[in-house]
Amino acid sequence: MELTDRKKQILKIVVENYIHTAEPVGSKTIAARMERRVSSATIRNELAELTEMGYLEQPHTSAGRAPTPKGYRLYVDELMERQRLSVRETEEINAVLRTRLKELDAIIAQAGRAVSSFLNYPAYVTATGKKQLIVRRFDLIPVDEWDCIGVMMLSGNRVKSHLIRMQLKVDPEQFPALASLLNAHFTEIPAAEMGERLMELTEQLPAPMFLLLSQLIAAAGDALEEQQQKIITTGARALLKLPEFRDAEKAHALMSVLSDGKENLPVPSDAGPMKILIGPENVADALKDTSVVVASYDIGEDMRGLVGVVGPTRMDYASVIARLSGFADGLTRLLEPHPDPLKEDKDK
Amino acid sequence: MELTDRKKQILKIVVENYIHTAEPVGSKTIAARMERRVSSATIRNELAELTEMGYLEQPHTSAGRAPTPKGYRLYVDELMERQRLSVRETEEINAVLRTRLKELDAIIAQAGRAVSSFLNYPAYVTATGKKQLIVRRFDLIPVDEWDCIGVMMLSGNRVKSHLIRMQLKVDPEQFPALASLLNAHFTEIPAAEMGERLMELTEQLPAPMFLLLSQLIAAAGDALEEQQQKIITTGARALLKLPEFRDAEKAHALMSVLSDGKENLPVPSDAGPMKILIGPENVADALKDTSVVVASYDIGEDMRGLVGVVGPTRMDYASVIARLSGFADGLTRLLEPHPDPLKEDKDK
DNA sequence: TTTAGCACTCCATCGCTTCGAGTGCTAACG
DNA sequence: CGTTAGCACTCGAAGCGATGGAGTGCTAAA
Repeated sequence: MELTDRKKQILKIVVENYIHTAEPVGSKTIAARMERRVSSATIRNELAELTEMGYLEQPHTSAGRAPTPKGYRLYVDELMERQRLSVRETEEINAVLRTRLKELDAIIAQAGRAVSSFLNYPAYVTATGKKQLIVRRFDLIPVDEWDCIGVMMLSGNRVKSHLIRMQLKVDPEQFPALASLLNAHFTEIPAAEMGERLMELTEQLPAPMFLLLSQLIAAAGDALEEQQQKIITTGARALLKLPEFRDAEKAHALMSVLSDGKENLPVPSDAGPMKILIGPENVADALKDTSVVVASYDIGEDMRGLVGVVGPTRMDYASVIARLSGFADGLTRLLEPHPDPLKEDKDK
Repeated sequence: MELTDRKKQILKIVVENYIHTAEPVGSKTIAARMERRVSSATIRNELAELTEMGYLEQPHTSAGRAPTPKGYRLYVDELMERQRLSVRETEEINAVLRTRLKELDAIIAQAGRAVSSFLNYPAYVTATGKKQLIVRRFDLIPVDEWDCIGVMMLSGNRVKSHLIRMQLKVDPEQFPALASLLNAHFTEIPAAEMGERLMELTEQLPAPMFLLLSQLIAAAGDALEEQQQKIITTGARALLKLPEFRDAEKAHALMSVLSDGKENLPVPSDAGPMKILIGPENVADALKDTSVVVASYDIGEDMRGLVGVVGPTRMDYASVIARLSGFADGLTRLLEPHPDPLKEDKDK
């Protein structure tokens, strides 16, 4: 059954009030904020129906109403007025992002901090949403006969380097050969295919060479995987400012998710620039009474990352959505392959 | 004035009780725990004197006594029985540290997490306490005519790599020359001297070469500095379990220090394997009612790092000290240059 | 359908009392 | 003189009831 316009308006008022006060909203307050003047009694009737329909709930009989997750959902989907950022704010966001950092990881880490401090909620960022991370180029720098530094240049201007201790003694002269093997067969492919490629080479190489190569591939695979899954969280302490997390238990549980249980944070892979998960819509138990808003941004042509915030279900969705997509857009623009900020400087 | 043995014993009992209960200790409780049986009245007389001398305090007239920072100090310096770790615990610690990680940063970050979860206090770690970090070797990997990847191999098996965009177009052929210049003049010296060295080269080099070189040195300096000051914190949420941080304000303030105000964490540079800062002994305001215990460990021959924990003044010093120095010793052993765990495997 | 009116519910707050842990002091004791 | 028993006293924590107010649901009238 469709809701009448008035019911919707009432629901909207309840949500918006509750978002700011964190206290149940009463009929008088609502009446005062209605456009068409109606009495509180009328509102009460409407409230009773909305409650019955599951959009609102009462903490106890003689209290006002608070939205249920279903109520928030309707609000977010239909009632909320999408906020537009003021020019000033857009500029502020871009100013924060416009950074002298050149490496992707550093840029997005900083973006995460900025999001968190802008919105006053804990934030999380990833740098590989959809597409596979691939290696653009390998380099091996010999250190001594046992060790070398493996350097991988990844998609999205990322550089990963690792000290690798070889299983066999290696003549430093051999490293260039190994490196060119790596570059010839293992670049521009997703990590998952590396195993197959390696197999194809089994017979074409002398055994020791093959052993070394497979060790290097294993190391590369590890590094890629680590990079792939990396979720950076910041600003967990913002939780403590919120009345719903006064209870140390709750705050602790949520902070555990943010620091050790990052795999529970939603990382939607399906399309859409923005995803909102309200309360129980979250799969992870620990997030059942929080909401998560997460936006995706493009990294160059064929990769994408995520920026998300975690907050109470009564979070200020309109504001969060507007600012978060401001950040996502800013990042997308910043990471566009062509108009490189530094080159731009040059062109002038 | 020296304290009588009995006063010391009483002080010790008060501290140890308070550490575990976080509640003021009364005369009866103390009497029950005294070796030589005395009445609670006697204890009360002693307590009154100890209070007057500033070792104890009363939250209000009809409460028991709690130690003052001065009291804790005496306890730590004289009364505390140094705990020895059981063999089992030592092994546990070493098991946690015995890691397949090869890079220093990763090792100490993991050590930090382990310390925090062992002790249930927030922990922090650094990797460069005393000696300057120096570059062992530079490498430049050309990417295109504007970009290269700078790889620095640092003291302590550390590898730092960065994408660097050059200010001038560079013929890829030039990179080896630049790299050998770097290696010839800028390795094995502290970052502070790099500037001087650079100056010495002013006239010996063609201007564009010099420009590129100085850019590379600047980048290296930045990277070193960043590395130098890096303090990694973990486990801030452990605070929420402590009754003294039930107050969200306090917890928030301290968490701010742990995440954004790391420069306020004590990083003692003077000798001594362990340092204990009790309450107001901390310089930073935010730490005035917390205690910090910090131990140092050696990284190879001539560098050292720190492991520290932050907790309430009533922290369990004996336990923290024992475990923390267990970790510090473990790290020192792990990072000894010679008996390299991997090579050991080989030798058998 | 809306509204005024009213009885009712329930929480938050405040003040009051009670309880007990703990103190400080005094006087007696060895 | 140090130690101890005894006792009056203090003060916070916890429990209790009364009060007030915000908010409800229901009824009856417009």
